[in-house]
Amino acid sequence: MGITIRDVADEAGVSPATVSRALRGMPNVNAATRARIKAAAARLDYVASPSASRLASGRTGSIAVITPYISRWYFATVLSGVESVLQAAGMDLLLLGVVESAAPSDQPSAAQRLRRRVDGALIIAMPPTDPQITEVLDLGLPTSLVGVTLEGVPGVAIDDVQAARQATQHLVNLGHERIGMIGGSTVEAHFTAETDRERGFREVLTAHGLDNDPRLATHGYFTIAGGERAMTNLLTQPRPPTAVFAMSDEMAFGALRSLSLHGLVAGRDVSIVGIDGHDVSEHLDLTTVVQPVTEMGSVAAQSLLDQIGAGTQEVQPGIVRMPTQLRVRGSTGPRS
Amino acid sequence: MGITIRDVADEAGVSPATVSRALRGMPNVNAATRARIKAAAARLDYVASPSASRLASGRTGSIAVITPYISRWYFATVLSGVESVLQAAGMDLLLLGVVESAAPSDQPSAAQRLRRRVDGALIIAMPPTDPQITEVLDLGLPTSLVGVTLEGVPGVAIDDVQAARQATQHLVNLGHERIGMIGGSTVEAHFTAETDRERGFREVLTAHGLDNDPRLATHGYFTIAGGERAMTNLLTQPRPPTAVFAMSDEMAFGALRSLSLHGLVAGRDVSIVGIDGHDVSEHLDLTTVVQPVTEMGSVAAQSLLDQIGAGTQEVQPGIVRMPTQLRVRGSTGPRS
DNA sequence: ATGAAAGCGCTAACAG
DNA sequence: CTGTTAGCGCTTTCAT
Repeated sequence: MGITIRDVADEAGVSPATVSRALRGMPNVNAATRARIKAAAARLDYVASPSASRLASGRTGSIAVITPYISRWYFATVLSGVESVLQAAGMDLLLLGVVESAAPSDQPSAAQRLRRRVDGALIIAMPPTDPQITEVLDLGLPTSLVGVTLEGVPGVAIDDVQAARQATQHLVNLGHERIGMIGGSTVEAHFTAETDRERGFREVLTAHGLDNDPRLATHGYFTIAGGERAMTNLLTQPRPPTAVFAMSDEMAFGALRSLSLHGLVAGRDVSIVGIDGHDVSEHLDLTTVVQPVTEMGSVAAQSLLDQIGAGTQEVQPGIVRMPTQLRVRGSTGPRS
Repeated sequence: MGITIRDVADEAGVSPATVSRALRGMPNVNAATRARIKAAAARLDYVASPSASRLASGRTGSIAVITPYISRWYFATVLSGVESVLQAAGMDLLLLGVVESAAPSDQPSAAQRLRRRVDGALIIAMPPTDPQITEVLDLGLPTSLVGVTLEGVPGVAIDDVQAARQATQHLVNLGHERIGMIGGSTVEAHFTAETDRERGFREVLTAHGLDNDPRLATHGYFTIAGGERAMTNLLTQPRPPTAVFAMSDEMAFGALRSLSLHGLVAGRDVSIVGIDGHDVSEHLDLTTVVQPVTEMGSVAAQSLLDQIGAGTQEVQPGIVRMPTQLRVRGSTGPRS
């Protein structure tokens, strides 16, 4: 089938073991020998068989990325951060899409698909109570989470309470007193980001003695269309809010759309603020709380590599909180 | 380390060979024996070691997806289509980001990273002349392209000439006579989609005896910011166009933004049409030529699986052209 | 239909 | 620093 380590060994006049050591950069190899082996390998255009070395070494050299959505902005952006780090580390990235809280199907579960196949797993923003997640965690593999936090599992996330506070405080500072919220979903499993953001929102309202009218809390399911519906809902109420906090930029996009359909101008008639720092937000002139999404992916990937490399050294990974930053644009303005 | 096929064989009272046959669904196994083996495997919670079976069989059971961008809408959307098909087929998806026409670095090239590692490769929308692509093709692996076409290589794409015609004809039908274009990049390597779209655009202009003023052809580099700059360029010319064809939705988003910054209203003062069917386009009310991006990924993945499964049967894959559809929205309107 | 035996190509002790 | 010797866990002829 191909050139084997045996061929290289013969070509260089050494044993396969030495070739193995030399090519993997192990310490105990004579410099001259190593050079000769490298030359031989290059001459023969040799590439080691991953299957063979995995089998022999017990390491797979690959890590799985598990995500409920591949094409949505947040997930794709995290993924790109992860990919660059893994690529630089020479690790294979196995992409695994999962359906959120899928009904138990005959298809093998995500966890089953990982067994004996990867050295670690990175999970992007799934509700921590999802059975798919717990099943993966039960595998005992080094694992890292992004955008969710779970006691005892290393991960990287923003301070969601704080991010929501930044957004809401901004609206309050502009003089708004009747402030609506577009959240995710009522039904979906306890998703830390969502509950935390709602808490931050309410904290600021309460701190300023503002209206906590439950009718002002709507749900946009983290989609553009959902955000539009939620905003329309808010606008058609007897006493609509003068400002709205959306838990994601995509929902905020929908809200902006609803506004313009109703002949209203964002930042003048109604203020809208989101969370994310989505590429499109700049061009929609949306005020938002920016989170470093690509970097979160990189950091999580690096943490995973550290865990794997650590071996017995027991690195203490913990949960990394990344900073967020309010970016003020035209979609928010003083209460008219 | 784990349960091996030997353990299952002992548990079921058969030989490892029979376990292997039974579990992989090979024909020549007694039904009762197979059932007993499956039960034993389930009892022991056995999962075959991929490394071992890959080494023994010579098949890797994985395919690589090579893409220059991971988080951009088009690429992420193709990827999700690919992923669902591969997952259903039980194939591993190895994600490989590459830098377009990267300067030769010391890092192993994309092609090197594939050798002995995958059964096939799927390449998303890279210029076909990019050395990275040709190097992969030279590997002789089953390969499938998405969004680019290359003589002799199976792939799936839209008819870019036709898509551009649809968009441009729509503008002409609305009475526009001075029509601008926002293309990709002048410098970048001969990218089929780009040259084809420009051809379709010019064909329609010529067919109607319209102005082919070279100053009306600008470049937005397929980004939002680039589209905005290009549109601003067009608007500040002595005789600006009354309608603009953008080669991608993201560039069209930038164009819309430029318009509103100049106090102009899309669809009334200037018409804008894009190509893509980006999620956000609906909510920006952008007229666009929709391409079935997710499906293109699925089809390409399926074609790749067919090639691999075909063995010696020599399936004739060829290039699949997917249909595009003009979706008229508010960003285009009759010449004022 | 099942078993025995021989690898697949590499790594990892263990000697030397 | 280098070679020898065993496997890693599975698949695959080839017998039976």
